Amino acid sequence: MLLEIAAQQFALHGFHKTKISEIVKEANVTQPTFYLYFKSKDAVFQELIQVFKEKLYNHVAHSKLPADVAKEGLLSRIAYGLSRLFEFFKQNENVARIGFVVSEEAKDIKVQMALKIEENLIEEVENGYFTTDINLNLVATTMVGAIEHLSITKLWTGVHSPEELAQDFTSLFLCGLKNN
Amino acid sequence: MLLEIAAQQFALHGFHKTKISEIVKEANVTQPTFYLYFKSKDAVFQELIQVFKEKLYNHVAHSKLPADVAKEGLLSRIAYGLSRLFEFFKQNENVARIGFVVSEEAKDIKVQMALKIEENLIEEVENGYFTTDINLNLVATTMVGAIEHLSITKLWTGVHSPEELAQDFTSLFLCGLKNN
Amino acid sequence: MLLEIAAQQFALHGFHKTKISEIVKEANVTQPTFYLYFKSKDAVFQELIQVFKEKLYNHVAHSKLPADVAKEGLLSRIAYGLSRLFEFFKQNENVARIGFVVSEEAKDIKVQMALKIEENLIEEVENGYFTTDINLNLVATTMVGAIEHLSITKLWTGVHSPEELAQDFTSLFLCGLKNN
Amino acid sequence: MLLEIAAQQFALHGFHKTKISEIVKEANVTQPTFYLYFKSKDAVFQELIQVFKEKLYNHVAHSKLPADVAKEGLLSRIAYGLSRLFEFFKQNENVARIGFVVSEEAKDIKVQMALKIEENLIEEVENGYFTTDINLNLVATTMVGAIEHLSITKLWTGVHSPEELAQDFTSLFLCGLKNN
DNA sequence: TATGAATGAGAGTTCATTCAT
DNA sequence: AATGAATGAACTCTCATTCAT
Repeated sequence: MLLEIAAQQFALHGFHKTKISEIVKEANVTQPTFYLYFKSKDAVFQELIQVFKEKLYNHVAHSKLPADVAKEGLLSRIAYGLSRLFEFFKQNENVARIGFVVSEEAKDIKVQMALKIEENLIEEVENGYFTTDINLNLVATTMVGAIEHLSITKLWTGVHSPEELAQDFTSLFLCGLKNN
Repeated sequence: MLLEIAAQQFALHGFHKTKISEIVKEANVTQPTFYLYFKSKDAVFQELIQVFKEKLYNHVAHSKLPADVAKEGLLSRIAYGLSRLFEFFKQNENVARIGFVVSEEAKDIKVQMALKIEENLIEEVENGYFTTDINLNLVATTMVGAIEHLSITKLWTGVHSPEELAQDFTSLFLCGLKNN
Repeated sequence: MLLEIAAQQFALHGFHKTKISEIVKEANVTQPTFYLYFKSKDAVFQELIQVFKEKLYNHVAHSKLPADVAKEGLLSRIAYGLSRLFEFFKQNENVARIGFVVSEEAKDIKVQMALKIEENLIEEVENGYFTTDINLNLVATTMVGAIEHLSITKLWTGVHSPEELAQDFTSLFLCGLKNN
Repeated sequence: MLLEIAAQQFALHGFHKTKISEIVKEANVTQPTFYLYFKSKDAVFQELIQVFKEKLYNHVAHSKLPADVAKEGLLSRIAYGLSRLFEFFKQNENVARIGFVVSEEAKDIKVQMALKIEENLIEEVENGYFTTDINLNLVATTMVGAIEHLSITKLWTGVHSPEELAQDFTSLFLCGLKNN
């Protein structure tokens, strides 16, 4: 409960504007109680980042394509993965905001994600699904920036569903504006 | 001088971790001196956001294409504009970080920029340069997220030049991965 | 405790020269403790004014004349009321100084008291206890000024008792210098 | 000019809320200029108190009764003196406020004035103009309190003229409420 | 009734954190 | 998902005052 409320507050206000006094007030406990369960403000924050990292790790680890999708084209496969990622972000908004947006570690996490995506892209190229002159790390980085900003402005605001986002995102990145 | 140092500090540490005491130490003056020039910490921050907004506005207002570029294809034109934008971000790193990344207003500013880009895209469509089924606001938003993240990870780190970024960015968004 | 010490300090030094640091030193606590109990320096001050206003209101509300006094003449009745007022001021010196002398609101409070006294005087006139050509609001205002100054110079310095003050005050105002 | 503006500000806001920065702004000079002419904030304040004391001393020294008034009764004589005093307060509102109301020295000055009035009263008694059982120092102190408060609430607000105040004040103190 | 530019000293206030129970 | 009461450390901001010109 405390951890959840902390997540909510950090996600909502960021690290500095979040006050322990506010967290405990929302949780209907006193400040010393907070320190029974967490070492410090920094510690909870780190714990929440850790939670996000683990969830993300699990998500990626279990992201095998269903057989039917695997057989379809590249586009379907990517769209499916993205849709699951946006779904994951939606289901875990608070920790995702913390680990992917507001924390200092978000930078590293996004770099890692970009590397992972780059890897996948390279594999696709190696498998002959497409060829390109564009620096694939740049592509991956671009995608990560897009994922973050779309989550903030369209996903977490409820403007678009994970599927819609994944759909348009994928056709945009695969086919470009000129080929739709 | 103070304003510049303030910009640097805010860009580096964000609003809350930036301390007046640090700004004035870097400027070799005492704290009251700060208050000779600015009403409050908030006030400088706002002033810097304003500076960014005005610079950005000017940049956009003066972004006419040179004659030779205007005659070339869509890709050249977009690449040119983007390259100039990244150049602008590079030349104004501190205020850009403040106005585009760390401030609360960054959100609004990015929304505005997305709207502007969307407008341009719509115009290109109307002029028959391309047609697409993808929601153009989503495309614009994606681009803005990409611009932000590329600036942070590739531009301001010196990994890529404005031109390189603009080049790859443009071909990616126009042609997609499959058509390069 | 803190409130009492604050009252003492404000009464002694006025608002501006009173320092939170001094209040807490006298109370043997640290400054943050002060803010556990009060929102701000202004807030305590206002609270003390409020305390005075309420005490004064209660005092007035419960100022019924005892049966034996009620039957006596006008002079006795007024002297009795005044004596009780001076007694009240003596028992509540600190808040009285704050609410009646040093605060900005003191002005209003004295105007109110003058109005109340004027009312009483009018009633006495209507009951035929005396008649006069003098503007009764002026009389009441004069009395209030006298009460304040006598409290400061004679009551709170211990030079005269409430009874002595009430006695002389009453014969002076009722009979004048020439008729004693 | 500076001194006058300082007087105005001190009279208006009291010592602590008056700022040198405000005084010089109103005088259209800079802060160092202020210190060319005065040693410190305290120093100007003291100077203004001194000005008031001297003016008051002069006023008292030159307060001989005109021949025609001198021949009239006690009441006329006192009323005349008071009227001149209120006139003096009205003509010198700012310094009077400072020296008689807001400064710490006001207390002493009022004590002095009470002593002077007491002296006069004693003389009148000795001259057989009236006899009384009331403590004459108390009477004088009462009068001083009344003078102060009437100045603040009725004279400086323009509600009553010096003459009106003197008139009612005198008949009240000489004859009392019951004998009018 | 000189000034532009600066500062020493200190005020009020906040917040993460802990002691004692 | 214990607490009442307190605090260390730090921060922003203000104001009378002065240096150098």
